[in-house]
Amino acid sequence: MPEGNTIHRFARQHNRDLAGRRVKASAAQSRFARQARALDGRVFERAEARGKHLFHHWRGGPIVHIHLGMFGDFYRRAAPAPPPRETVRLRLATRDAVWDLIGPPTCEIVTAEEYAAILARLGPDPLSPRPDARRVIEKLERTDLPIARALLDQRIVSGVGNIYRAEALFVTGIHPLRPASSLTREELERLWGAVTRMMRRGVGQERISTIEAGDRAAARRGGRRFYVYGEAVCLRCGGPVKRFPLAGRTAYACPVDQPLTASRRRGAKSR
DNA sequence: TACATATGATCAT
DNA sequence: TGATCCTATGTAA
Repeated sequence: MPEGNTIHRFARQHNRDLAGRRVKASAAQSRFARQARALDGRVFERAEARGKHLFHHWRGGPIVHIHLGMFGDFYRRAAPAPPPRETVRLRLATRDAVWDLIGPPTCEIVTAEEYAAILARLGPDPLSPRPDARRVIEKLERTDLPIARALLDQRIVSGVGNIYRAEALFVTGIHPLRPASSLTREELERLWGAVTRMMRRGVGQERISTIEAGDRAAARRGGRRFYVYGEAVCLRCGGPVKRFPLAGRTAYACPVDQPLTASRRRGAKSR
């Protein structure tokens, strides 16, 4: 169940294990068997992460587009690995390492044009080398969507998922339901800062924790990895965390540390 | 064994 | 908004 940080970590690991090598490709599931045969024995050029999308570039042209959705995952096994389970969509093997891909809604060979089209509809990725923060902030300023909905819109910013939206909004003190256009420039800049800071840290974490320096001791005492995500009580104030559906997902917020503005409270009664 | 749940996104209505 | 795709895991029964 990956957000952009996990996809970027996989890209690094795949580059380390596979880039520049001739790779044995196979599929335990028939639905990708033909494509796997087309890749088998080719040289794996490089892996590339863009938001939550992963691309494998193969020598000779094929580009494999992978999206892990909710359930997709990669498993690394030391070589030689036992035969793949039936759920393995794609296995990439060298003499030293084996990567199994499980459960992706998307795993397909795309043309250069299709690849370009996918990139074109993605907003800036906080994990790219020099993300265009201004473009994200300007888009947010121009939308009336609740900020928590806008953060999951991959056309605005790519790679943010449910954990980072909850936690970045918390540390910036912004309620998820505030319209993006109601945030000040200063709030948007702090929000972008929190998103990039947390996600960059997340690339190196097997298990995500978003706790920032000043709160580490309290988090350790409580055995906590998050401020509000999936939690019953707020790490800072101890009050109950509110949870509600938003953009098809569960949103989390501390009503004390993330107040709605007065105008918002008057203006909108529901949702 | 069954069921709920999960860090996602798309398409139909 | 709801149905759909995709799988592993933890808990309840």
